[in-house]
Amino acid sequence: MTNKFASLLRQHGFKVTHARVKLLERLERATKPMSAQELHEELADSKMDLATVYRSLNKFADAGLVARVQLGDEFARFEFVKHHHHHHHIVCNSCGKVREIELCNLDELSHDIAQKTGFRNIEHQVVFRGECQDCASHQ
Amino acid sequence: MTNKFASLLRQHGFKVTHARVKLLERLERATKPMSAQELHEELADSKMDLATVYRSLNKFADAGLVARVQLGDEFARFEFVKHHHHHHHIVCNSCGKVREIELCNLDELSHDIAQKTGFRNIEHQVVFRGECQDCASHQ
DNA sequence: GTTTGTGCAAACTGTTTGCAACTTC
DNA sequence: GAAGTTGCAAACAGTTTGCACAAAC
Repeated sequence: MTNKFASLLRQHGFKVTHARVKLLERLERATKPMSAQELHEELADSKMDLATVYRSLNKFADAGLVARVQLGDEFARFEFVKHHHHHHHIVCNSCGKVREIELCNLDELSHDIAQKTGFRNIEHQVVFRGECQDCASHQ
Repeated sequence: MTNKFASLLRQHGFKVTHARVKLLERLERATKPMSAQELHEELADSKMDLATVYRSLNKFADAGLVARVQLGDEFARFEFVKHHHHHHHIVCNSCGKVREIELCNLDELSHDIAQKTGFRNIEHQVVFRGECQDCASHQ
């Protein structure tokens, strides 16, 4: 197997398995962060165990191949780290739809916070929540 | 019982019980959001069940007496809603210490996002994470 | 043939729930 | 005494882990 994902796996010292290639393929196509369960369901054909999904995702996250995202729900979601472009998300409180937000003005603020608090290497996670247009109009 | 918390409970249509008064008392004194488990441990003397803690916190949250906060951990934390002042938190990745951040510049951004996405009633949750001064110096 | 990954079942954590007993009003 | 609250045990969801087998290199 010598596709894009196979070599990505090799580069990171992982063995190239069917399950992992499928996972990366699916994650790369995703337009929103996906949960382990979603991935497991969507890749049901590949008959991989949910434990395998979790194990792979965790390894990918450690290796920096995917990013773990918490959107205030009870579960974690993962997204492929493509261009390393900084972004956040907005979630609809009614239907759960997730959309990417490209805007962010927190860098100066992080700098101020570092000065006031003495914290180092500050990163931030932002989740916007509201009601999406579809849900607002369907009522 | 006619203390501050008893009347707060009555105002919201709750019965005044030992457990609930203790919970509110503790939460009001807190300088950081607390988890159900923390509260349960700290109030061990009162011998209330963990289920009672969860049930009360959920009711309080629904009533707007406390705010549920997710700081990217695997559990929820709760904080007393005092002055309704808008703030966020910074968490130390090493020791887990949580500190309040009073600064926030996301309001204009929320407005832009509303315009671009069509979402309504947008709220935001922000968590900063980094390494606190203590942890940075102890190594 | 060594190392790494997988399936399966069991465990573990945070949280919720059903129910009978008990407070509170 | 009706309504709301509690303790206890059981259930639940998301996630992790131990182990024997299997696949990758």
